[in-house]
Amino acid sequence: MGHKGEALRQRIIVAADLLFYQRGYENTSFSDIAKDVGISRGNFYYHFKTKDEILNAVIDTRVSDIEQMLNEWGKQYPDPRQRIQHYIDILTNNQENIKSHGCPIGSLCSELAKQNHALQQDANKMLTVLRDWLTVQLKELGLGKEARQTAMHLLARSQGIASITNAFEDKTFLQQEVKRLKQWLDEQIQ
Amino acid sequence: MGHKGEALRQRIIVAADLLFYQRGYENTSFSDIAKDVGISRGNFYYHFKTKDEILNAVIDTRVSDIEQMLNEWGKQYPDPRQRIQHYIDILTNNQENIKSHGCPIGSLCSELAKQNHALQQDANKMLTVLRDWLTVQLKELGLGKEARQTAMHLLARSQGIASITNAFEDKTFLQQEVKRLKQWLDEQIQ
DNA sequence: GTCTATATACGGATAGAC
DNA sequence: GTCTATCCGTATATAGAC
Repeated sequence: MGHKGEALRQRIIVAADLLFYQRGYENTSFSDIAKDVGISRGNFYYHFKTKDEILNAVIDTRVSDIEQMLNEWGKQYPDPRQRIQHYIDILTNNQENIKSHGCPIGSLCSELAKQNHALQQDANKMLTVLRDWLTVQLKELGLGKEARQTAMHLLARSQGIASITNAFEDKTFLQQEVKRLKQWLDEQIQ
Repeated sequence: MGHKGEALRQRIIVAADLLFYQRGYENTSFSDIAKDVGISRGNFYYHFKTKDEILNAVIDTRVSDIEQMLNEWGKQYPDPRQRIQHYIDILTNNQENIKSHGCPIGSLCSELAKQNHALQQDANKMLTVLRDWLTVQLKELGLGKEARQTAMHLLARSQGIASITNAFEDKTFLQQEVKRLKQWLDEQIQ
């Protein structure tokens, strides 16, 4: 494994990740990324041969970031209820970004879906990882086979909140909905 | 007002509307639209000078279509509860399209938001028309100043359902969520 | 490894013939 | 009004010098 090259590769992924989130995938050019990283377009192609290749790297990074986060929560919080509350809190913690750019997961998935992009299924993994984790937490809280459906309901609620917050640029709405969602969660598991 | 020209203009709008929904706005080219309508690209520019101009026309059409639909419901159904149920039924009635392309309103709004597009606010009007109409219906059902917030909650729920149905290509999920949403509606207004 | 220069394709938009 | 031909900018991607 190279060393200087690996570091640069990482910097490219981080820059691309942010730009894909802020402007969308199709709307981000190699020049945009290269400019942010401070390298030439030519150099760029040494590290990633195609645009799909860097999208793939970005998705992989996001998926493992999510997995790592969920893993941390598993160690830190003994109560599944607490863990799910932390999942909901992602909305509050990122309200400024959500207001400006929507949900990084949902917006990428829907963009790729619309283009019938080859990596759509890979992007969906960001969602399925969360769905499966939520399902496990809900089962630990006593839910039966309806746990998975409830997990998807939670996913959908989060996506809807992010979409409307973004469209209306309304953080107050996000805060109200988070409160409502937590209330709903309490009702599910008593 | 011309006659033959007006008809063609309409055909262009209908074709563009569909393509923007299926592929997204940026991802749809003049060639795509012209090909679907069966005219040359040059002719296209006789009717619409810029791409934004046709987007504007598509948005206007969609907004007045929505307004007309809500108006119809107002005449047809005396009970506001029934009207809101019809709003929810949009999801079921369009489940095949939603599965394949998401929500035509939400996906356009989020695409334009991501591009900081000049017409983002115009596109948002599709949402605000629905929000304001839902607010009126809820007020008629006895809700006070929380009606508007509840209307936005309904909007967000719908958007979330469409997003997840699209990502997972899962119509069963849509049907389950519609049931859940109607149940929730009943609880709000007893 | 990183650069500059360039090939190639495509999209929006215009000019002008019919 | 509708067409063909063309301009121009930009994007992905490659070649090759350093």
